[in-house]
Amino acid sequence: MARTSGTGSGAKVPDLPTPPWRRGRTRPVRQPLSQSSIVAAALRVLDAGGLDSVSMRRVADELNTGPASLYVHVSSKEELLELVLDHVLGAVTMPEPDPENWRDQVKDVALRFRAVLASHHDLGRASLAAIPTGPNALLISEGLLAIMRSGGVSEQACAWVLDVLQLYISADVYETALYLSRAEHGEDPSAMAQQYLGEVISALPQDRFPTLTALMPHMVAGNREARFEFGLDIFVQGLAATQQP
Amino acid sequence: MARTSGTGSGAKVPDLPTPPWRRGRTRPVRQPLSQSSIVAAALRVLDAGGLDSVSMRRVADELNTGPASLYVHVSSKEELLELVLDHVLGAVTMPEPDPENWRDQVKDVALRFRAVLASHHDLGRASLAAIPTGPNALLISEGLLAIMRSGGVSEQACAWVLDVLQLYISADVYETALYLSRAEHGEDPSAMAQQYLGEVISALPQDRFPTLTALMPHMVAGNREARFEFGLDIFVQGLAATQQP
DNA sequence: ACCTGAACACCGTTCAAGT
DNA sequence: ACCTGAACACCGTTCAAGT
Repeated sequence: MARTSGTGSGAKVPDLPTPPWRRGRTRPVRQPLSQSSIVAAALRVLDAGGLDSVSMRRVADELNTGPASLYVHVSSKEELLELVLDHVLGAVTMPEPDPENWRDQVKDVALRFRAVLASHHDLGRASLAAIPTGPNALLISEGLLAIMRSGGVSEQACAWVLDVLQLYISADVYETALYLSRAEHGEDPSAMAQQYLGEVISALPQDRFPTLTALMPHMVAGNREARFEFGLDIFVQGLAATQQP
Repeated sequence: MARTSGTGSGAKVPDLPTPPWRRGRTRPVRQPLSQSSIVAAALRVLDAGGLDSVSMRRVADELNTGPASLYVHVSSKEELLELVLDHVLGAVTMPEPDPENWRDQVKDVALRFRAVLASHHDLGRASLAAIPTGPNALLISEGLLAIMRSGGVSEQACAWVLDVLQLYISADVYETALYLSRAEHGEDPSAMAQQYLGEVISALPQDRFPTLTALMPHMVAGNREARFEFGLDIFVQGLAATQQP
């Protein structure tokens, strides 16, 4: 299963010199539409302007055509986003399961999963919306299950925890993306969100919110990635507690 | 801080009989617009047709006015949804912290939090999008922090875990809501999603997906709520492991 | 101050007509 | 078979004009 990305210009016939009487009169090259070229165009729009800017019209524009043309290769915007998501997930590679290190391996995959989603602006929002049944998503599921099972996690726990883990990753990226889209261009969005939260808590009456105000310094400590990793630790710790001896 | 819902018809003056020459000529009663009446209307639209059907136009329609009129009391659709969310969260009551039972209390609050969001169709999608800074959301945060701290969870862990927990709850409701919106009216959406997943996994080549195919029976076992509770257990278990003696 | 009609600049999707 | 112009039925938000 070679992964060729499809957008390459593979000519079937070696290039011959064009006869002079045809030169300059050929139509501009328009590769025919295809699912993969549409996915590539959607990814370009996504990376340039975020998920909100991905509309069928904009993607069609990127391909110099109208929105109706996309529906020949893609049944809906929803399907298109699922295809983009799975394409991107191809970048998450899986390690060989090492029973001694299953905890670190799970954490490592989760962190890289998150990083890949986050690297494409706010694709995390699409990730949460999709049931992950694309080929690349399935490879990640297979890999995670193999790692956990090799570590002795019970089969039922492996199966159910997979959902939880994917939910946690997607949700975190989704929220990160939201902060990002709210922040002015150039600011650190999660720092801003934390500053805002700090202001809200400071303004609270201490008698009705004693714990929240007391813990405020801890609430705003650390950056988003540190918090995500903390959640992962809690999670893997709890999972280890279900291990069969 | 009395919580009066605002939609009640509180007349300032006792009702006097209407003089006959005015009877039938009064304009139809139109309470003036207010933030709370708009929130109530939005909630009605939400419960009737789901989050996707909540548009400024539909809400305005519900109030017999045009969309522009809403912007006097609400700055954007986003703010409106945040107000609706916090209004609904008022139904989540908090128990008095019991140090002996902090684990069960956390689980209990999380389950009720989830139930309240789920009971309003797919409001969970809005919950994930909002930074929870409404008054009712803050009361839930305060309550959860108090419970965990009384149980001896470290202050840093309390503060950070709050985010993780809210993320997990919102994400689960969000996904539930998505399945719900995809299912035909009347079907069990999560059962459908699981059946679909089962079909996908069954069709997979066993040599490349050995673990996924082997664990398939466990993947499709249990309903959505059981899975959610399982995740909660893992989570509370992991949190207990960070406890200071 | 509060409300609103009309408009602006968009959406996703369908469909008949073209090549 | 594949593509597309035009249309359908919507959006959120703004703004000048009204009361």
